[in-house]
Order: sequence, then structure tokens, then C-alpha cells
Amino acid sequence: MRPPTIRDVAERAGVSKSLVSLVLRGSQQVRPEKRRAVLAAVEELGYRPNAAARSLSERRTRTVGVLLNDLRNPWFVELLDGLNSELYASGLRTLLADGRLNRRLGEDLTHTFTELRVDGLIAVGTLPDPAAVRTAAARVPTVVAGTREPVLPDVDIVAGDDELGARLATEHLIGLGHRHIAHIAGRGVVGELRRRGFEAVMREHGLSGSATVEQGDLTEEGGYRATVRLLGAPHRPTAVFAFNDMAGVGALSAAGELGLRVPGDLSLVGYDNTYLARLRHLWLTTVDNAGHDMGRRAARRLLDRIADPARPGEVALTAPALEVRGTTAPPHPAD
Amino acid sequence: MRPPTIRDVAERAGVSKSLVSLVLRGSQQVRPEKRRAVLAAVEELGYRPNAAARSLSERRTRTVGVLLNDLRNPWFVELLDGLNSELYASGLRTLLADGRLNRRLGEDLTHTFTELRVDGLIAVGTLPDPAAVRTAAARVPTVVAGTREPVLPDVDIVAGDDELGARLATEHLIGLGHRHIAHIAGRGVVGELRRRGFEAVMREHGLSGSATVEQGDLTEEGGYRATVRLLGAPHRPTAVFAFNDMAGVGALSAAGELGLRVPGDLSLVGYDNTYLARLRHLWLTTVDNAGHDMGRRAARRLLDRIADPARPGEVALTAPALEVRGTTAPPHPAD
DNA sequence: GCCCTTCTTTGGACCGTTCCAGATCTCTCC
DNA sequence: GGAGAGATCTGGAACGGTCCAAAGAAGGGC
Repeated sequence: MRPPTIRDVAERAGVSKSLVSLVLRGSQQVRPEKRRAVLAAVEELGYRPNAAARSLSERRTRTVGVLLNDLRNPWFVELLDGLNSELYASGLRTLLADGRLNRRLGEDLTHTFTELRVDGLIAVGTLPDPAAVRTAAARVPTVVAGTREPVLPDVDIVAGDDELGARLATEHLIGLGHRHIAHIAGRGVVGELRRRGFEAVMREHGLSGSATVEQGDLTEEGGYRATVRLLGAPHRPTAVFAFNDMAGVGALSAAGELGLRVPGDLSLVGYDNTYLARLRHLWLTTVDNAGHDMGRRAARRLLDRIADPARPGEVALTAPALEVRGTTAPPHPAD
Repeated sequence: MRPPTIRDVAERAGVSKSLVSLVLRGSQQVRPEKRRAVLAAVEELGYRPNAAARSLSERRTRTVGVLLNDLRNPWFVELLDGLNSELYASGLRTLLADGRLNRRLGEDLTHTFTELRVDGLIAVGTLPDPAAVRTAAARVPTVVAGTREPVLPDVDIVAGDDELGARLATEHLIGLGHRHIAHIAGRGVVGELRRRGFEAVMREHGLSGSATVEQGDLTEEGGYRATVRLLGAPHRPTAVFAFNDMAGVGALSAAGELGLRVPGDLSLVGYDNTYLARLRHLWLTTVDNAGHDMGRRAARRLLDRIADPARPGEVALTAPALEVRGTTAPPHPAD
């Protein structure tokens, strides 16, 4: 009861296995009646090529590995979507591995990917183990997406311009009249860049004195706690710029619990423009990071690199855009 | 510059390739010094087995295909997590395909999976093309998770008891004193079951007359629109039980826009206990569907089925639990 | 020291494709 | 009718592992 092989098809169609192979790969050098005979045999037997045999022989898998930090972050899914659609168009399939989950399981995911001999690798977001990306990149064409690290030779980087995004958010708040603004900072290089953008703009407007930075993390919980600390301090900010939407939602909750109305008493900006920010009940002003588009660009970079593995690594930044919704407004005149 | 093969390792270690194979597969029949020599050679050459060659020879891939409806639905991710951890423990890796995305691309994902010769298949949630699951199930051990369809011979089903979950939600609302209760219904068998549970409980309490069902869909938008229609009707309900959390959040928004306070003027229950419901700013009363646990159970079923493909299909329902949060309260005495 | 048994180790067939060099067919042209 | 040129088709060697039967080595008993 084994699945039929190319030889079974050949026998049934009365041709050689080589001819079947030619037909299946779309060769023009085959006489129409033979082609028909082969296709009929394929149909009758329900033949499906064996991908393992094919890639063993072709010495490539037509598969790209995607290393993801956390599938629960909606922004990653967005990026993944763009990635998929572009790679699919080039006949590549995508193999997904969630680094957070599997690290918990104690496996180095790049091992799996090298054993599978993926044709390329995309590392999305800040990963638990950047060293693994380095060793993998030495073996297989690699592109880093959605973050600026690790910087490696022969690795392209496709990311948003986080510093610019942070500038947009901060300038929006200042433009509304806010002076005392806080930033809930994230971790890693991305967190660093967004914080830097915030601080630079505040400095440029002579507001360094009324700028506060509170360390949070990438979760709602982190945003909540940071905001509770911020709003409990003596010089309460009138606006908060959060590292990402999740933290922004946490800030929203904290404000609500402390009896502050948003945006009346407190303005709030998130980052990423995930579907969370688009929920009407949250309706968060945020910075659009163009995840889908970034995914497509990362895919194109990878295709280029697969074609020419030795090309020098490039850094491509996409410009983010401010998405103004319902959580920002001018401060009270009193403040 | 090809990656080293088992023969390269054998030559370096001064043994036969068969011995290398034995060592790598952990045989006890190998003398310690030879084992050491082989492992040293592996290390020096940076050898990694070729998964394609291995699975061609072993005639299995140690890979399970997961067909997912929509990665954006947090509940699916939860289930996936459970699935992964259990399968990983059995040495199986997981290959993920988002049906919604790929259908847009016009591909039948089961094709990919049959070409890859996955050892098993898990279909998660209501899929765009149930017929594809049928044909796939004829070739490869298959388990359906998170929904009750399609029912096929030799296919196990692991799902939540949706009717029971709906009963819990409805009884909770009735217990609080609500009489006029609306349900925002979803699509597919799952939607059907939840609606049936709702209607049964209303009937049992003699409340059929004040039960309303409004068709929504699985999105926030659908929940929002359905709620706007419900609240605009003459006999406004005092409580809404939504098909899932997303729809519940839409309902929350609609209530807010119409000037109704939740839970003061309107009680609200969702379904799935996704992280959305856990966001403090939403804090939605919901029905916990135990996604992680369900994923693990689905994995175990699949392992059983791979071991014995002919075993009769079973249906396993997990009991959901009500998770009471901040969106439900007794109605106004006036209502 | 020889035979027998039990460990270890090995060569070679096989898994299902692709690829290539060469065989075979078909035509065209003189 | 035969040569030459394409167009088609084919057999066999990879690809990199696993598996199995059998060879070789080592120890035990007489």
C-alpha cells in the first residue's frame, strides 16, 4: 500500500521514468500524446512527487525557515503574512518556528533548519539567542527582519526606522501642546532606538527636563506597571508614548484604574499599529510599522541573497507613519 | 564547499559509514573508543545529518502538518502551543500552514503536505475547504482540533464542548437576573452549537420569548455591527453573549458608542478566554476553552493514530469553564 | 589450540527523484 | 535512398542516509 512512485507512473504510461520526470517539470521537449499519457497515469494513480527524494537529488529544498520570537505578537503575524505571499510567488514554502516556545523546550532551532537544509533563513524580531543566528548565517543565506541586530557580514537587515517612528510620536504629542511626556521603554536594540528618538526630540524642543523614561517590557503587564509608577510620581506626565501597542493598552488600563480619562487627562501613543490598536474600544493612536510591507521586502532581499550569497549585507529601513486615533488630544490648560 | 556527509565523517574517523550511522542513532553496540572517534569527527567537520536523505530512507519524516484557519486568532496560537510541546516531546516537528493566507494564494495546502509526506495532519478550527481534509485524511493519519467537523471515518476529533460552554455563559447571565438576553452567533458547526446551547437554556428557563439571536461573524467588526442592531431594536436586551472574544470586544465598543455602560447598563460575555479578554482594559467575562490543553490532547490522539492508523475515530470533548471578570453584573431593577 | 558463541563492524542494496550522456526517431535535403 | 540535424526518449549514476546479512574479532570451554 505504498504511495505510487515515478516508476509506477512510467510503467502505466508505457514510457521511461525520465520522461515522466520531464513532463512533471514542464519540459517543452515532449510529444503531446506522451504528455497526455503521463498526465493520465498520474491522475489514475493519484501520484504525488516525494519532496524528500526531490530535494535530495536537486540539492535544494525550496523551503525557507522563519525564526520567530513570539507568535502571540500580532505584528509578527502581519510581517509573516507579507513574507509568505512574496516567497510563495517564487515557489518557496515557509517553515515556521517559534523561538520562545522551542527555547523553552531546549532546542536550538537553527539545528532543525540546518538539518532540513533550508534554502534561506529569516530571523524575525529580537530573538532569544542571537548567537544561533550567527552560526546559521554562516551556512545559509539569512535576512534579519523587524530589528537591527545582530549585525553580521553577509546578512541583510530589513527593519522599520524606529528612531524616526519615535520622533513622529513624540512630535505629535508636543504639537498637541504636551510638555511633560513619559516614555515606556522596551528592551533590545529596538527599544533602545525608540527611546533615543524620544529623547532626541524632547531635547530639540528644550524639554529634556520634563522627559521621563520608565522601563517596561513588551507586554501589557509591563505597560500597566510602568504607567502606575509614572502616574504615582510627583510630576505626573500628561502624555505617555509606549514602546508598543501591548504596553500602550496596559497604560490605558492603568489610567482607567487611577481615574484618569484618555485622552482628556492623559494622551497615549503606542507603536506597531497592530489590530489591537484598531479595536474600536481601544482606538489607540500609534505608529504604523508597515509589517506586511516589511515582510515582502525581507522576502525579496532573501531571494536576492539566495541568488548571490556573497553579496554584501544591506540595511533597508522603512519609514513608519503616525496613525492618529482616539487616545491623543491637547492637555488641560492647567497642566 | 558542500556540507560534509556521513561518508566524510566515516573517512575522518577511520570507520565505515554504517558505524557512523549507528553512533548517531545512539546504538549501544559500539565500542566506546570508536564512538568517541566518530563524535570527534562529527564535531570537527561540523556535520549535520541531511533530513531529506534520512526521511527518504526511513520512509517517514518525523513531521506533522498543521492546517490553521487564521493565525491572527489568539486562541489558535494557544492551541498550537500545546500541540507543539507535546509533539516535540515525541520527536516530531511541526509544519505550519495558514489556510486563509494560502487559499488567497490559490493553493491547496494538503498538496504540499502530501508531497512532504508528513507523518500526520492536524486540522485546527473551521477550515475554508473541508473537502481537502477528507482527501488528505485518506492518505495520512489526521486529527481535527477545535471544531466538530468534518466528521470522517478514521479521524479523531478533539474539541471543546461548545454547547456546554454556551450553557454556562447563559446560565451565568440568567443567574444574575437577566431575562432579555441576546446572542451574537458565529458561523459553522461551532457557531451552531453555541447558539443551540444558548437557546436551550433560555427555553429551560421559560425565556424563549425574550431570547434574541443576531448573526455576527468571528471578527470585532461583526460583533460591533450586530450589537448596534441589537441595541437599536425596540426591546433592548440587558445582556449579550457573544460567539467569541473578538465579537465580544466589538460589542463592548458598540455599547460605549451608544452611551451604555458595561456592566452597569449591559452585561457582556465572550468565548475562548483569549488574551484579549484578559487585557485589563477590556476584562471580559468569557468561557475558557482550554486551548493549550486541547492542543496537547490533539497531539496525543495523533500519536495514537500514527501508531495504529486503523483505529476507529473518537470524539473527545473538553469541558469549558466560565471565567467571570468585569463585564457582567445584575441588570438595573427597572429592566 | 580449536570450535562455538557473542560482540562489533562492514559492504552493498535501497529509498524516489533529477540530471546527463548517449541512443533512437523523424525530417529535410540533395 | 542516405546523410545530417534536430527533436525525443532512455538507462544509469548520483543525492545522503538506513538497514540487513554477513564478515571479522574476541572470549569461553574443552
